[in-house]
Amino acid sequence: MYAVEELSKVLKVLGDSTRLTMLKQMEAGEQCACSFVDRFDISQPAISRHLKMLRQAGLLLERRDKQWIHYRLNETSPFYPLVTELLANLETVEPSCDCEPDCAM
Amino acid sequence: MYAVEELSKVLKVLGDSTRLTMLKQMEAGEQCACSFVDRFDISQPAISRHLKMLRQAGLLLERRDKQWIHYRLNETSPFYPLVTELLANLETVEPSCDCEPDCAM
DNA sequence: CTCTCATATAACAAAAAAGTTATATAACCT
DNA sequence: AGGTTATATAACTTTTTTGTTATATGAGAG
Repeated sequence: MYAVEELSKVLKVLGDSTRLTMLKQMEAGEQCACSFVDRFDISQPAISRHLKMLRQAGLLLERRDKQWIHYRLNETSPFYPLVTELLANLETVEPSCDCEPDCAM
Repeated sequence: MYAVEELSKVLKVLGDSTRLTMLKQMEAGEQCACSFVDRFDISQPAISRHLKMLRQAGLLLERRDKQWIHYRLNETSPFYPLVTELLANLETVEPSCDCEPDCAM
């Protein structure tokens, strides 16, 4: 059971096509931040801020590996069930992989 | 299956505590617009605009009865299943009924 | 026809969101 | 140490959202 303030805050974070696409991409597993920078037509700092919002909403966990940061869905978030269900009902977005060759995305 | 643009638009509309509370109230059945005006601490035009956003997202249907307009969840919306499930997982908000006595809410 | 009530729309102000460029931080590479 | 790459943060601008007050519309009541 979610409280109104809680849930509306999370839905607001989910209510953005860039962030929703990012999450859809992470549905498949951990994603390197660089893969988002490559995929979207916005600047790297903009990507970084979107990721921060998802992190601050508790939806993501990060893992540093060398100079790369990998993000994944936070399965322990109270909203994880909601997120996964939404993503399951979301059309697949074509994956992109213009990432650096040594980036272990 | 929802498209990203579609779903993110709907989630943005849902991502507001006033609108989410309105929907929760409509979960119980049709609600007179006046009941929202009474319940929330914002002006009548603000309420009207929130309702318009929900309507434009296809989530509501309206019915005019005399001078009152009654809103209800649109069961034929492709997002109706999503909405009902969200509402089912949303804590109840205490109902208010400071409405006009002859308002058939 | 005019008054009142419920609701919607218009015009505008304030606040929040989302983008940009410039710069900082952290890690790797030579 | 100094250069390069990945990511984050700061400062700022533009756009969007949300509210307000004033006004319009539509329906019932006298």
